[in-house]
Amino acid sequence: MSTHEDHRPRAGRPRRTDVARLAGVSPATVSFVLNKTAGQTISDETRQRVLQAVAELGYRPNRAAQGLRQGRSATIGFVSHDADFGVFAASAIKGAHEASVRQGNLLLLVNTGGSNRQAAQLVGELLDRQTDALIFAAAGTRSVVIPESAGRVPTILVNCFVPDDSTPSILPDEVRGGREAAQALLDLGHRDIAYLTGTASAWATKARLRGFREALRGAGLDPRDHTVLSGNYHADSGYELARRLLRRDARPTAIMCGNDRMAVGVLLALLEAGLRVPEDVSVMGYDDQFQLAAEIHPALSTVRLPYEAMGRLAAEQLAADGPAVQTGRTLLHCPLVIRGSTAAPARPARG
Amino acid sequence: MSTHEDHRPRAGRPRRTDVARLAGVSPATVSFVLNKTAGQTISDETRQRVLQAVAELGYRPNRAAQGLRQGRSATIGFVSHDADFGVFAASAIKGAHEASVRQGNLLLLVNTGGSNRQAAQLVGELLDRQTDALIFAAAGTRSVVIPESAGRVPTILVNCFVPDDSTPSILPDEVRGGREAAQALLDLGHRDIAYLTGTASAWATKARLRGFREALRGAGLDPRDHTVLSGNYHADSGYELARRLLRRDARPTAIMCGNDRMAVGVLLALLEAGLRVPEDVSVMGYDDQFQLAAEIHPALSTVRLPYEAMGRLAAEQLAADGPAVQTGRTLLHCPLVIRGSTAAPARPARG
DNA sequence: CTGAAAGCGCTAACAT
DNA sequence: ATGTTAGCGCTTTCAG
Repeated sequence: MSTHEDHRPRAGRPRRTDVARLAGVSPATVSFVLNKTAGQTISDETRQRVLQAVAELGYRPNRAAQGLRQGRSATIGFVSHDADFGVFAASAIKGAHEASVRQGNLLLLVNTGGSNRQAAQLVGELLDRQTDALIFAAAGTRSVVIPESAGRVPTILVNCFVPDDSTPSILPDEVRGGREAAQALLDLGHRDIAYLTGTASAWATKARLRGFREALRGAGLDPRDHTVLSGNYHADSGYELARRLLRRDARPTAIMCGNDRMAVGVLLALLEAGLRVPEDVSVMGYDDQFQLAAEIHPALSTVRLPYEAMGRLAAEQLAADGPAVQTGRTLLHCPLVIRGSTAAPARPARG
Repeated sequence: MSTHEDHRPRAGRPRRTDVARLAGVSPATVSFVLNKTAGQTISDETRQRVLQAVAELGYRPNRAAQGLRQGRSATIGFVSHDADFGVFAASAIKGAHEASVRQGNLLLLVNTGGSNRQAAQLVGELLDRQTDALIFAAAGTRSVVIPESAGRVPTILVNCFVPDDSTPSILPDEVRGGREAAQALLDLGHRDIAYLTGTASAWATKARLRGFREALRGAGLDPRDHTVLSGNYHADSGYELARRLLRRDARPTAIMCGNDRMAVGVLLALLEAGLRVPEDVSVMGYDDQFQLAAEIHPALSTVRLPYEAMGRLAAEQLAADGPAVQTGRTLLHCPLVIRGSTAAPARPARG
């Protein structure tokens, strides 16, 4: 007659004691076998009996119980800190997931909607569930304020950073990306390149523009001779800006765009004006956006934002934990992807 | 005779006993106060002392421990069962996350890459972590085989289904979506509508096509008089198909597309051929794809796929759990979104 | 109105 | 070579 009756439905899952009973050993022995506990030597015959029982019952350890005991949950918190939960998050999550699973961890996901209050709240929920580490990601590269409580577990920032770099962060190398995109155009023979940028105030915009100017100067050109118009990363701003560009007398032979969406807008405006890409004008995108850049006609030459690799690296560094943990900013290369929207200018620049 | 001090490196988080000690009550009382345990009456003064201590220490219950005790983890497993982890998953996750958080749950996310083996494996990992329920989602609506082990917790399918409908599923009402898109075009006065479909074998394609034909017949037209060409949902297939369409003598006054990406391809081909949208040809998309449909020029008239709502509904139904749980298929409406790419045909159809 | 105590399922030090 | 035992931090009877 048990005084403390527990009528909670016992998920029906076999427990370690069930395995022990079936194998005719103690529960501890089951753990020793399954965990290959160092310093414990188990006779081969016992091990077989245990494994046999495990297989027979389909036993799998309860990780909540393991976690409570060991103080770790085999779970990593992924915080998507942005209003839009879109392509960026999906890619970064995919990379982080892949690397995490390889290490036996799973991702506990939250989306803050960009609010710092929500972020603090949700990081709390994550920590309550004993996540072993935190990945904090933003869609548009930017400076963020991370909840104080995040300091309680290893944390790494993806596509964002804190002003003093006290938390390690992983960022795309946008300066180099902008430089290489411009360089590719220069190498093709273009000498008059317009740049229709994304949102002027954005970190990425400034970095890419800097790269663009570096490339120009590197080719002996004066950046001030080149048109730079700023948009907002949306397709329609590309369309508007391109039309504005076309109303002028001189037409550039190539147009660099803030991102692929803007490039699509530019393509539309160009076509509407009866111009051909890349015959009359070359167009360069940025992002290598999934299901867009490669599929459009002509396929966009662009620069790939390594979102997936960034997520993967974050999860890997978190696992490497210990002393080898990264500090400061890690810049990831944004590889150039040349497709059909760029070509040599029809008439030599100096013609 | 002080009780032993603790020399174990404690994760730094205050525990329930710390609160109890500070408030001068027993640990049980702390639980009673925090959980507002029914059938337990606590004096107002004691409650205040406890809450005061909780605030002072910043105490938050360890949910892993709660979970072990209660047999629930306040966590829902979200399985994204597809090779591409993209826009669909992001939207569905966003909806599911929002609804879950409102109920105090968090999402534990896994991505199977479309492999059934991986799915079984990962669902195992999810169940090991005691997730209270499972959401199983696919990017392209389709029939799936879910791991047997999923049967151990409440499960709901999003954008996919099992052949015998033994597991409840939430799907977009594609037939109605296709019908309403066609109807909108008919109402505008179009009588010659071509349909450039997505992948012919896809469930969604067939359903939308059926809706298209229903609308035509409803208007007294014969579907056999209307061109139907099948593509593959990629932008370039829209481009190719539109070009094929334009090489024929008779040009339809409106084109319905398999999805927005194909519509973009169609737009490009039309523009390239010197045609204007919607003046010369109306174009109708499908999906209302984020950052694409609304931003393109002209903005696409389309049909919204309610991915976010589907995710939200799934999480809500899982919470409603008990007896009110849904069975069979639930179809969600895909609302028509009219923008700038559709208009009345230039010349009356019967002209 | 409050406290003592029995576990949830597991790990790991300490016996044997 | 294997078993015993003491918790991990919490909920929830049951007693006082």
